[in-house]
Amino acid sequence: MRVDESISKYDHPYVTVDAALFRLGDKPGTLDVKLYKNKSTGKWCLPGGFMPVDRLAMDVLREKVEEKTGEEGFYAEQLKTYDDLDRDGRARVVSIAYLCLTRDWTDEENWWRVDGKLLRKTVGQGFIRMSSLGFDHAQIITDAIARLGNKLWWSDLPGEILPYTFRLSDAQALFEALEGKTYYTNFKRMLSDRIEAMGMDDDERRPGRKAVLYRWKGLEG
Amino acid sequence: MRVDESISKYDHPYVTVDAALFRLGDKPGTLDVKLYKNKSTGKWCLPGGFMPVDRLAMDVLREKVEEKTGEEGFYAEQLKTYDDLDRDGRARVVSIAYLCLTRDWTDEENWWRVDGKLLRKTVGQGFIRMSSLGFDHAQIITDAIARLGNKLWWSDLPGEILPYTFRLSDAQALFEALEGKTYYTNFKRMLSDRIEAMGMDDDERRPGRKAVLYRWKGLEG
DNA sequence: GCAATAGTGTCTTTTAGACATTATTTA
DNA sequence: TAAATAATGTCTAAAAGACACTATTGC
Repeated sequence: MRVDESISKYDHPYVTVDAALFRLGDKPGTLDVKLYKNKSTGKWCLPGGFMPVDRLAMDVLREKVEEKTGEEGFYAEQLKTYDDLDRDGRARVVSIAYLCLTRDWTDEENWWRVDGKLLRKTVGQGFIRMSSLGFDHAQIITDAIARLGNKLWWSDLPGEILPYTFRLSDAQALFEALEGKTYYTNFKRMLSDRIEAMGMDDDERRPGRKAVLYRWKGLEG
Repeated sequence: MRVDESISKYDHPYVTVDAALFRLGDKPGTLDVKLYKNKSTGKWCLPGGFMPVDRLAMDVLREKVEEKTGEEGFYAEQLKTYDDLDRDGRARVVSIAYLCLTRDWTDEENWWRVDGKLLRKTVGQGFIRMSSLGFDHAQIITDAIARLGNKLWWSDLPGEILPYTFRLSDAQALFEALEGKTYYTNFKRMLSDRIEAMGMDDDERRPGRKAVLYRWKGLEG
């Protein structure tokens, strides 16, 4: 693209995109976040990368996440743009962060359970502190989880992270964990307009009465 | 700032900030937006400008708005980052847009009443279409108004745009216009926790019973 | 009094909170 | 039948919707 002379004199910041990509953890109400290890700094980071002049941020995001983690087809919405002066030691870098969700559980690499200020490896042993992440990515994760919690009742975000069919108790655990409150058994009543029954669970490993499976209404896919 | 060689090869987008700055219109429930006329294109635009490498976006925003419109001391929060490929014909420009509010009414220049798809001059005659604005600024204004409407009940945004003391009917007109609904006389009951009485109105030009004046609770300033 | 605006009271409807009870299912 | 999980019913409390009615004020 031709750059007009009137603006070409500006020394301008770099622009990156970063993905805070979550899936449900295997414990009810927990979240896993996808990280990758930065080769230069050795720190764990959110997947993302630099934005060229001829691509949309959302497209670059998907490409970089797939390149660095193999994940694709996930849900993504813009979260916030981070512009602290010293967030990247190499240069001034402004990052457009995205809240991303997936219900895909086929991939097992580099997922970390979010547990307060700790991140625990979902495969094998090991944990790291949130504060040890690169750049301001700990802050982005915190903000992304807060956004998810705020939009549970006003969006289809729950449907993007829950499996295609799910037990009510799993949905309830997610809501209760993110909102820090208890819905007793009123949860079904409050969610009833947004889900529909899809058959019975047949998981032999779970004790007790079998649960009805639901699907989230009004999803595109 | 030193730029690391590993990233210095990237041809990167320019970054701008744009302010969608609103005040209450003089008709209850209306909003005025501040524009300025771009000297190169002749189009009306939101105030804003290019972001240098050594400044925070919020600081640049305030400086540019003051430089182009004289407004200062207003409330500002990040709205969204706009990155369409062709939003600026001169080059690839990514813009961090802010929702801004003021209760200042001393300045009279270049305010435009938002009236559906039209913008009407608040001083003198004349109107323009939203779609005639420069860049994607019509979209930014639309998004900013939607954000304001969505956060009325969950934030102190109303207190940032209402005068320090206001009549209940003015607050109600704002809420009803932005939400497209009617609160009958239940409005005071629903807002009662967030406002407190501050005396009586003494506007001689208004007919009918004098109103109680309220102030918004919990503002910093 | 009348027009115009401000404010209160109250009845109804809806939603949410709390929890007791019932229903399955496997060991 | 005991333990574990799932689901329903119901009572209460709080919030929202609708609207009749009362209160001021200036002309």
